[in-house]
Amino acid sequence: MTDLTSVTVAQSVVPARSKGALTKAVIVDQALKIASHQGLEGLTVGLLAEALAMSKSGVFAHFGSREELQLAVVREYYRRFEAQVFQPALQEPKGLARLQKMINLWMQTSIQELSAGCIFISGAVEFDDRPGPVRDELVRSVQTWRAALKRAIEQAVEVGDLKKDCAPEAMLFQIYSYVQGLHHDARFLQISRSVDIAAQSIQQTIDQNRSLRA
Amino acid sequence: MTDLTSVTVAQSVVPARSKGALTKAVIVDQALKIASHQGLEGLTVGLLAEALAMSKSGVFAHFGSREELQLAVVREYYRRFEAQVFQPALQEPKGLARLQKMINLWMQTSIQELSAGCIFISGAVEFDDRPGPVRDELVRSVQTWRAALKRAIEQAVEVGDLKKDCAPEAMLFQIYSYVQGLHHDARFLQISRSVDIAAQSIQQTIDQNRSLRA
DNA sequence: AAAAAATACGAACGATCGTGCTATTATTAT
DNA sequence: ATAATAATAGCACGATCGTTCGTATTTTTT
Repeated sequence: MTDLTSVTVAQSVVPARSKGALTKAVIVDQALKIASHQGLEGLTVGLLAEALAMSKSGVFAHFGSREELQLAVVREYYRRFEAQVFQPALQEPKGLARLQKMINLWMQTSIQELSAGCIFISGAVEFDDRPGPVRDELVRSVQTWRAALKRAIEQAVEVGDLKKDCAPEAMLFQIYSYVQGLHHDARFLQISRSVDIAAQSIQQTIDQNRSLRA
Repeated sequence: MTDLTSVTVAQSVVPARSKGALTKAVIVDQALKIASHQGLEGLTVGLLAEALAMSKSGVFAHFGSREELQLAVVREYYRRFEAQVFQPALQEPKGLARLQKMINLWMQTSIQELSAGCIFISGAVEFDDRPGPVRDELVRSVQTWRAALKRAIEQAVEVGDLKKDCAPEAMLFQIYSYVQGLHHDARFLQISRSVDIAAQSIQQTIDQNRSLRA
């Protein structure tokens, strides 16, 4: 296989120590790429091994089961999402600024990965009727992100940036729906201007709920 | 297998003549149910045969390939969608009444099938990265439905029910996104009140674009 | 450097996938 | 009723699935 020591794994928090952990990170990184295109259900051990120029059993040994491989992918995707979208936004002060930052980073990430696909969105469809640990992990991840978004909305109300009678749940629903809509229109229908329409729709929702004072 | 003459196939336009056509309708009906839960990719010949108490080859012979089976499912789903949502709405006069009727029937159908799932939505995610005839048929179906919706919006503008400066594309994006959001929140996140939130959001979009005169 | 432990490979397993073939039914047409 | 036709079953194929196991190799520890 490729020289592991020269491979840089995106977003690895701490340089992996043992060779095993390093290889595992490389495997998960590749698995993430495959899952983004073929979905978590389309992620297969054989395919993954081939992409890595490794043996099936060699790849498999790192996880013990396919389900653990899928879980590792979901956890890694969440980790990156948190690092790219959630945490940077916390530097902004509570209120509309932070909310806007979260949404902007989210949109930015979404647009970047439009050619691949968000596994929170594809996973939601793949596992909405498939109980088990993978579904649970996906739900947990999505709910955590949505809770963070909702909290940011509520704080924007408290601070006075958004109207007192603004319904955070409705706002959350609308914004999250628009990102899904963007994913759908851009990837499936290949409508290129959907990025602008989505951004404009999100801004519209925010403006409707913005408090009148400066 | 079950006595075919006693099986009523939902929505069959004309009573099937030959036994073969009748059986095929029963098979497609069952395939539709499976695809609603497991997705078009999860629809397998063996599973379908087992559900029908038929042999794999007996089922297979009706289609000649798995792809043709998937195509038959997509076409049947579109046929039913057209019969339940699109055509009844044409009885309403052009304008907001017809648009509202289309949306209401759509929502009604969506809510009914929340326990199963819309294959236009799940198919969009499954095939957004998988070129081929099935993807093409899915895109065609969805585009037809969206074109009908957009046309209804434009007519509502012409008639004077909606504002002159209303952007039909943006309205379409928002409404379609909300139905996706409903699908996501109800099926994946199991948020029961998402039906109300979705309906309210759709109404909000319509109201924002409604012309001011009576 | 030697011993211990971790890691990767190769081969094989049972299961299931889509898909042919052949024979045997069941349905239609004469 | 008989002949022609269509529909279904049974069996087997190559491929791929996830998974196990024994062995060879590498890495780490002593």
